[in-house]
Amino acid sequence: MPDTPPSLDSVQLRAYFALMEVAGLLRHAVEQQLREVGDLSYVQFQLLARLGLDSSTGSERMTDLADGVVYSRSGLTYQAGLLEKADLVTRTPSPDDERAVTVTITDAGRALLAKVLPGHTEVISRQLFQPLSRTDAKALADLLSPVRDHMRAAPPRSAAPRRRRR
Amino acid sequence: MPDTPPSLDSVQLRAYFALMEVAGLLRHAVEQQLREVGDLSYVQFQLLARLGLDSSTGSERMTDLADGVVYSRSGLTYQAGLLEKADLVTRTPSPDDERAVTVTITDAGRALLAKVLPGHTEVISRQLFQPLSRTDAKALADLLSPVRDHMRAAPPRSAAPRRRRR
DNA sequence: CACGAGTGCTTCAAATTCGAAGCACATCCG
DNA sequence: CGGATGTGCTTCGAATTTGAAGCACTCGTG
Repeated sequence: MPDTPPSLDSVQLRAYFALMEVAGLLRHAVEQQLREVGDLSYVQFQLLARLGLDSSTGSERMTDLADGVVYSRSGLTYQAGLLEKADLVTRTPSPDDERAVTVTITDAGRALLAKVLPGHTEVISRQLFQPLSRTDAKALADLLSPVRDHMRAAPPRSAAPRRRRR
Repeated sequence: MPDTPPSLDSVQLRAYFALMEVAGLLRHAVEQQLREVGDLSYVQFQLLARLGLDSSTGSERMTDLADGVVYSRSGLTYQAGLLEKADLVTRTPSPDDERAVTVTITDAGRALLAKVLPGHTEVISRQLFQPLSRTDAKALADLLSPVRDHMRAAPPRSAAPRRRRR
C-alpha cells in the first residue's frame, strides 16, 4: 500500500509559490539586463560565469557544464556552438578522454563577463536583496543550500516511458 | 555621478545561486512528473492551477494569466490554443471588454488537475521540503514573500532598444 | 584481443518560446 | 462626433530548446 500522499500545508504552498515566482521574475530581470549590456542570454551568461568564475582553470567538460546549469545536452551543444562562433569559448577534445569535449573561456569571454558583471550584481542587489537584511540573506542561503544539495543527490524519478507531448 | 555598483558579498552570492538552482531543479522534477501523469508541461499546469485553484470563478483574462505565470503574451496565446484544443479550457470574448479574452477551465480541465495534483505535491514535498522543518518552511515563505511583492512592484527596467540576439 | 555495455557529444526533427508587427476594440480629448 | 492614443490579443518569422537517434570512444569481461 502506498503512503498517504503528503499534501502541502498552506505555509509550504506559500513558500513553494514564492520561490518559483521569485526565481522566474529574477531570471527575467537579469535576462533583460544581460541582453542590453552584453547581448547574452541568461544561459550563456551562466556558462561564461561558471567557466570564468567558478572554475579555476577556465575549462569544464560539456557534461559538467550541462549539469551545473540544469540544461539538456543538446541545448548545451547548441549554445556552446554560438559561444564558440562568438569567440567567447573554445572547444577542444579532452586529452584524457577522446569522447569528451573541454570548453574553455577565452580572453574575450572573460572581458565580456567582466563587462556584464557589475550590472548583473546591480540587478540582483536591487531586485532580490533590497527587501532583505544581511541576516535575512544569510538565513535564505542557509535554508536553500541544504535543499540544493538534497535535490542534486536525489534524481527526480527513475526514467519512465515518455509520452507524446500535448 | 552614479552610485557605486553594489557588489554582492559571498553570503548573498550563495543565496542567489542556491535560489536559482533550487528553482531550476525543482521545475525539472515537477515537469517530469507532470509529463508522466498528465502529459502536461509545467506552464500548462500553472495555467490550469491558476484557473482551477486560485480563481474562484475558474476564469481569467489572458493578460492576467500571462502576468501571473511570468510569460510572454504570444506564448500564452500558443499554450491557450493547445489547452483549448485539448478541451481543458475555453476561450470566450469578455462581456465587458470586446478586446479581452476570458479563459475558463472546463470540467475536463479540473479533472486532469485533480488527477495530477497528488503526484505534484508529492514531488514538492520530497524534493523541496524533505530537508526543511516546518519552521524552516515558514521562514522561507516569510523571507521570499516580501521579495516577490517587491519584484512585482518594481519592473526590471524601463524599456530600452532591443538588440539582435546573439 | 574481441565483444557488449556504457559514456560523451552531436545531429535531427519537432515543439516551444519570444519580440515585432498587425488588428480590433476602447478611451481620451478636443 | 472624430482622430489620436492605448490596450488586448493574435499572427508571423526567427531563435531556442528538447528528446531520440546516431556516432565515436572507453571500459569491463571473457
